[in-house]
Amino acid sequence: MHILLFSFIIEMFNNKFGLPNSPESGCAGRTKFEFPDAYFDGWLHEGYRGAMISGTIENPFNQANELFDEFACNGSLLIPAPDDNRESETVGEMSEFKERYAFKTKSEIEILDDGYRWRKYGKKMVKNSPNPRNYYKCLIEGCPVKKRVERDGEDPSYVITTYEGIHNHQSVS
DNA sequence: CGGTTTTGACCAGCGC
DNA sequence: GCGCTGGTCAAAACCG
Repeated sequence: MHILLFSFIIEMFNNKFGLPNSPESGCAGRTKFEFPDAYFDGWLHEGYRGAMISGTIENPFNQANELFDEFACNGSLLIPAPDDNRESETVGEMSEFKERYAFKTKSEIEILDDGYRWRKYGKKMVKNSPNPRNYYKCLIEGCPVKKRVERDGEDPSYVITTYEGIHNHQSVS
């Protein structure tokens, strides 16, 4: 079922943008798509099909662009946030959603440099995973962006990073 | 000494 | 209301 949906999405996506679905050499396993004003580098996930087809994912992609660059060769994967329920909401009204997107990255380390500085403010064990979830907030004063970092309970070689919000400033290293 | 992390407590939402 | 769960607070510990 998921595989079928997955294929469907890829196909829809290619139909819409007319771009090939082929792994980039040197970065086995990733798939690259290009947008007029952003690009996605990784896997698409079924959870985003509504937003994707309607084009409302544009904003998250714009913001995520640098992150995609950063993670491009680590087997990155864009997935719905673990508690993302936007599928049940009206497609095409992105302003009602909190901007939220997640990466699944194959990595031994969990602190990945994404171009922003963060302060850790919490840590929690979550259900259905033996690994804790860590909570971070962007250090820039007044910036509302938060992120969560946790190891994939099903495959601990992956780190899932969920971003929420839009930075109101440029990235700083 | 100042900024960051750690950690348990606290709180809010939800289902029963 | 009560318990479960996830998110945040904040004081103490940590560390350069």
